Amino acid sequence: MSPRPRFLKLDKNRRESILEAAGEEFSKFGFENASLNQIIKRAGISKGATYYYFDDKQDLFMTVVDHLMQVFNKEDVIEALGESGDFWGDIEAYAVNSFKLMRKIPYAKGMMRAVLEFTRRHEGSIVFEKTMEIGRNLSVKFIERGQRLGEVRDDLPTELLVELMIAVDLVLDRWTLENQALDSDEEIEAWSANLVDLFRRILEKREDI
Amino acid sequence: MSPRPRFLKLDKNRRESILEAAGEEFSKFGFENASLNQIIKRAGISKGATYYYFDDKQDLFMTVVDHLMQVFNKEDVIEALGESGDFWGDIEAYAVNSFKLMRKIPYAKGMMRAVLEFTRRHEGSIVFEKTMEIGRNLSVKFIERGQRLGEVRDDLPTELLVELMIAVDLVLDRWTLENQALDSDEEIEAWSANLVDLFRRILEKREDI
Amino acid sequence: MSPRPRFLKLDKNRRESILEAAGEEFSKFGFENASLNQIIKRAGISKGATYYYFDDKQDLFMTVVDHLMQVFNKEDVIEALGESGDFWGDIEAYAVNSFKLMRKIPYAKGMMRAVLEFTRRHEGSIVFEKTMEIGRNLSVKFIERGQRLGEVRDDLPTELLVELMIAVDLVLDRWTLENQALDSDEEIEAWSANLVDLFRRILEKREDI
Amino acid sequence: MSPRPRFLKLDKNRRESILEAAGEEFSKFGFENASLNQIIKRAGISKGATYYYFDDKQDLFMTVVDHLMQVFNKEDVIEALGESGDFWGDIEAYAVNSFKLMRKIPYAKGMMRAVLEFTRRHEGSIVFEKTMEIGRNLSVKFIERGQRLGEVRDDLPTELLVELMIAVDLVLDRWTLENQALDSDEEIEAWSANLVDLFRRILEKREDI
DNA sequence: TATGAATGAGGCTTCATTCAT
DNA sequence: GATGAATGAAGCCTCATTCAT
Repeated sequence: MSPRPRFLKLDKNRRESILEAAGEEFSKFGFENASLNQIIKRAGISKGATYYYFDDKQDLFMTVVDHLMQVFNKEDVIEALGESGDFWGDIEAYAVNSFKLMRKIPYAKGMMRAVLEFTRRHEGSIVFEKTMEIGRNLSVKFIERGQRLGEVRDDLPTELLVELMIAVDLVLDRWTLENQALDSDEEIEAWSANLVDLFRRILEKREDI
Repeated sequence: MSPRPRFLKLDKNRRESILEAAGEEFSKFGFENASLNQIIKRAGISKGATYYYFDDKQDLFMTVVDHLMQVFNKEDVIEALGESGDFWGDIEAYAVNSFKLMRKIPYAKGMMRAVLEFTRRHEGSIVFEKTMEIGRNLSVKFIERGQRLGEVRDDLPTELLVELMIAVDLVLDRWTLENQALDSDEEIEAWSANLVDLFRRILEKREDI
Repeated sequence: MSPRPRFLKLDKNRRESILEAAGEEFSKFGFENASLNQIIKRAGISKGATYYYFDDKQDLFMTVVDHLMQVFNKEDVIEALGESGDFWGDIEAYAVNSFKLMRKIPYAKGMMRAVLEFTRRHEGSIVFEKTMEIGRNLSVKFIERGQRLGEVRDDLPTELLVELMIAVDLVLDRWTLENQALDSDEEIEAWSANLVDLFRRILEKREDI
Repeated sequence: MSPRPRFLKLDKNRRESILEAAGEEFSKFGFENASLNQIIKRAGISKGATYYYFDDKQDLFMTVVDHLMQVFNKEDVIEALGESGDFWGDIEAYAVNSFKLMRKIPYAKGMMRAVLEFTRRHEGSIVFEKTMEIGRNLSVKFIERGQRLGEVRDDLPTELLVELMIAVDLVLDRWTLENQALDSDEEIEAWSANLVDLFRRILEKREDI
């Protein structure tokens, strides 16, 4: 009895204003502390409608996540990575893309943190199993590609490398957000370069250590 | 009129069981989502007693933080860093220490995240100003020492480097915790080496990039 | 975002039973000591509903006051006072009216005391500024009219005369209430005469003293 | 098991500081809203001691009332009233006395209000029956004396006249308190004259109305 | 005699969720 | 399809009171 079919039939504007209101609230306060009442008020949607479109708070949360997954649609990007033979160059392209989308959907990274927090809290739960798995597999595949190309270290568990990337990404993210460092395309490229440099420092295979 | 004197007079067992119950709850759920009722239930104290020992939820939170600050007492460790001339070696000593304490107080790093989240949410508030300043100054001084020794990069803001270190530390922390990787002293040393390696990769000055 | 529109849409019976329950509780115990739980229990509404209709305890209190203000609607009465040239006669008409309303809403004068107490306790607050100002201005204008007509003394501060009137009014009020002295119209008129006599004794200009 | 014997054995300073702290709190907030914790804190007395000296909050309240009754010790004053043949003149002497004591014990009238409020709320209770009866009898006897002298009206119930006097007294009291009108002996006499005038207006027998 | 630690009922308020319409 | 009124559990906190010492 998933509500998504009902939600998808909605007018696009209405749909997006709901997703945006929810995304911002979840992003700011995390899942548990987000107030459904606030979301409803900001989205201009009725209480009944909310429970007509969504099973419950968690379902709304998941819908926002799914929406972001589709927008970012990293699959394509990743699939292409490494095919040019310039692994780190491709990563930079990905990073630039990521920062640009960030400017369009400011609550995206906040949501990412919220999801991580949620899965941590509800470890028994399987609601995000699929979603997390996708994200995780994506990253894992990505790293394994780098390893096959001989660029990425293999002395640490791949999962750990993934978590390190996520953490570093979030730090740079918040940093640029709080210092409003992404106003121009030049800045985006500069910070993308910084991010790639950090990825490289963390991931690359080194003989000397 | 602070309640801590009253709390400090408590039997040590009782005191620690309260701190532990609170620490675990705050660690898992963060300040806002932590439930006082849960803490009370687990600690086996009455509601009234809680407010006899502490002014309010925030005071309990701060008491847990203070307690950890005392236990970790990093000041001494950091002060010694870099004086041997072997900057990275000293860091390793610090990392070993940190991991060892982690095994004793598993909720410590969760508390760290909770404090970071709290200060982010209550930016105007000054309650943790001193605590945060200590931590931040410590890290900043630590990095600047490395820069003076010519070991640490200076192309990124020092504050950003600090946040990167914290983030990476937390990731390794959780990783070792969840994978129960710190059962023996050998493991602790191995993981400390990994942490130091990551710090080095992120921080060290490199000409080639 | 005031909840009153929601409250006003309620069925009249339900609305009045809520106002009555609240009015009686506030009247008996004053604002601070009134128990919301008691009000809820007597009114037969749920806790959630209360906070659906009203922002908080104070909003409920204010709603009761507003309701009374509308019912008494003294403005018209006072405006007419003194225009007939028979100042004391007009006052009697007003007093009769007041007593009649009292029989319908027994908690009215208790509410009056509660409001006075509230404003005294929350002197900085402006919530009742308008309400109090209306009442005060009304009384002040009323007394000044009498002074212009040469009927009312001017050797004491007008504000003090107002407070004396209020106090005397409340005493007679409680007295008639507790002695159930207002069962017939004759009694109402008799007590109104007593009230006017007291007003006259206190207010009238006398040369001999 | 009344605690008063125990309390009376206390050092006078200690006893009075307790009574003063309690008097001020009860005076400001009334019986129910007064915080025992506040009283204890201000009086510098321990919690246990409080319940050693007094049965409970109500007993403390009663003790303060009793103390005031003794200090004011109106009996003597009243007994003397009317014996000089100058009824209203004697009242003035009483009023002057009353105002002077007011300056010494500022919480006295607040306590009076608190007691009135208390008896109103706990009508079934008999705790203040004796105290109230004393006060009431005093006033009743006082008025009846005036009636015997042919000075005081007898067209209203004596009890009602008493309540009117109390109310008017309280109004002038608060007025002088809030306007700090009692700094000099001249002011005390002037306001006493005003109070007597009001008593006279309310009480005196008049043929013309 | 005297202490202060400990209690638990009750205070106001917020919240996700349900259901009659 | 859609609404918003209504619910009650849970949130944090204060209080008068008790009791072991």
